[in-house]
Amino acid sequence: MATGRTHRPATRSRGIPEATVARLPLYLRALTALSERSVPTVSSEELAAAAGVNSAKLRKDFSYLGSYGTRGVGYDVEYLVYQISRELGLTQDWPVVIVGIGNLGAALANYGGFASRGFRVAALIDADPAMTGRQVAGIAVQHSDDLEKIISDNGVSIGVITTPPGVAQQVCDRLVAAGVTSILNFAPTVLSVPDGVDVRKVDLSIELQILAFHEQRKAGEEHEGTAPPVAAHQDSSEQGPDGDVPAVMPA
Amino acid sequence: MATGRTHRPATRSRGIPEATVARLPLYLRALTALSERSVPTVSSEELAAAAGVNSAKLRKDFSYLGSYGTRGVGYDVEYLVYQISRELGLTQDWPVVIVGIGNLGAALANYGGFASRGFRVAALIDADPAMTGRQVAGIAVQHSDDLEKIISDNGVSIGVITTPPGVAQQVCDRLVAAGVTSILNFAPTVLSVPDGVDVRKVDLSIELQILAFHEQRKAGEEHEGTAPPVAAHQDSSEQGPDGDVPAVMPA
DNA sequence: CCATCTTTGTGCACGCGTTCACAAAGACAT
DNA sequence: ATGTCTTTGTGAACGCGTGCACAAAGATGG
Ligand SMILES: NC(=O)c1ccc[n+]([C@@H]2O[C@H](COP(=O)([O-])OP(=O)(O)OC[C@H]3O[C@@H](n4cnc5c(N)ncnc54)[C@H](O)[C@@H]3O)[C@@H](O)[C@H]2O)c1
Ligand SMILES: NC(=O)c1ccc[n+]([C@@H]2O[C@H](COP(=O)([O-])OP(=O)(O)OC[C@H]3O[C@@H](n4cnc5c(N)ncnc54)[C@H](O)[C@@H]3O)[C@@H](O)[C@H]2O)c1
Repeated sequence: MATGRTHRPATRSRGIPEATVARLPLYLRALTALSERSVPTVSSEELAAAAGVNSAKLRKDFSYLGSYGTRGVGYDVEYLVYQISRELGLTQDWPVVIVGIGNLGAALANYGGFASRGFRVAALIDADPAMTGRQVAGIAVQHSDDLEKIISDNGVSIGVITTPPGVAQQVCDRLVAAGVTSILNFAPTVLSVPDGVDVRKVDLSIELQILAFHEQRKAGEEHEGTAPPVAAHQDSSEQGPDGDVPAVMPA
Repeated sequence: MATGRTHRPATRSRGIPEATVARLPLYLRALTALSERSVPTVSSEELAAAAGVNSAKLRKDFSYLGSYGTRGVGYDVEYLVYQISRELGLTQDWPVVIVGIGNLGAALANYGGFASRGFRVAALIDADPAMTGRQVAGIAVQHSDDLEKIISDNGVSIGVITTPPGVAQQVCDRLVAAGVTSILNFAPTVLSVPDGVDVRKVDLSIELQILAFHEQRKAGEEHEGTAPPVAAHQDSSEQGPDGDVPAVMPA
């Protein structure tokens, strides 16, 4: 999800598989909703349905955290909320900086869902002098010249990059040099970071292209009825690599 | 990535693994950059580095599309751009609607990266009467009463949901009923959709929580030096399920 | 035309993640 | 106390994705 060799073998940390870690926030969200409705306990089946996963998977996920359920009854909602929160590190406060306060950066800054889970927007940073001092979401935008000082003064370890792609790598480098060890990147760029730094990316364009692929596939199948799955509409391996190809062939 | 049982066994479509499909846009982006620099050919090693993946993986990915490389030389950039574009369905135009034109929806509407790859914002839809008729990114916002008509008039098959979570499911239902078969969901909700509809979600909060988990783990390890990976700081299975637990125990 | 050298395409093995299926645990009623 | 019934926790099997390592392909130079 990151760069050339950013991702270590990943989360073999305390034995919790990465796939499980990625689902814990999902469970936590469902549990929080139950908690707000004062539901005392929940079965793996019910909770799995709420989180949109398989109940066996959910039970196995929870088994990595310990034996927090009661057979014949289910899981205590409040207790599980606490355990997952602690496991994810949400019982402490995480100051976050957003770099690049344009359309997207401003939207993120305004997003209430941030603060709700231990994340606090510690600073907004932009390179544009015209932005400096402007209030966005009640926070004054600071100039990127002060990036290093802002990071260290606030003890920031998580940075969000919403700059144009061309400067994302250099912004990333400065963040890392200043002490940031986790980066959430919205710019469509492959970031290189040293070992020990985690990068996750959110790439709207990629998501849409994946949807387009499936969409095209659905449209193709529809035309062919229940025809053989191979060779629907124009297929590369069927009517040969050339035929309707505008581009130049290698040889 | 979607709901209870949204995801079919997935992309065993024409034999292209889902994991490969998810990487094709990455390759395409790197190839487009090379193309703009008029680089004629590229080796798997170079391209893999640019895309941030393993070269063997890249070659295997391309092998699913066909034999488009030339041994001893590499891949023809233009040709590969075309082949991947075609495979992803980007040679055709995909009209997209965005529902919920608030902070995030407006940012997406303003995003130029949309149009660059065959995606065209066909309409912006919001339930707030005060928004109706307002221009966002040069497009007039339409009222959600007309959602069904907008979808069918424009032949939209891809919808983006950026409404508050509480109404996301009902917006989703209306989109699907109107003919949308692919949804990109930004609301932190588990969407239920019938078979044949693809849902992908982008969840900022989850990404941050995953980063927080790793961040906490790094901080813990640092304190313990090269201590046994088990039982770092406060470990659930070590000092027992209770001890410092504020919540109520199940039994 | 032949030799050499580069780079692809893929067979194979391995590890992770998912799912099934069931024994054990415990609640609850009698 | 004992039996029944519900639900957890997990062993085991399976399938997918990854990466190694190498044979084959073909370009290039003599
Ligand atoms: N807007 C979207 O919906 C959207 C969607 C997907 C991806 N993205 C990506 O997110 C990023 C931001 O998009 P946007 O629409 O907000 O762009 P934008 O142009 O509105 O904002 C970019 C901001 O970054 C600032 N900036 C430029 N260089 C900087 C630097 N060196 N240090 C600090 N700040 C700097 C600019 O002053 C500007 O305010 C882009 O990479 C874009 O590709 C945006
Ligand atoms: N802003 C962010 O950075 C951010 C980040 C992550 C997730 N999200 C999620 O994205 C969604 C939108 O966030 P936002 O900050 O833009 O919220 P917002 O309140 O600014 O915008 C929501 C918009 O949806 C419209 N809306 C409400 N009900 C509607 C309906 N039934 N049909 C059509 N439109 C309707 C509202 O009128 C409003 O314009 C939320 O679910 C939020 O949790 C936002």
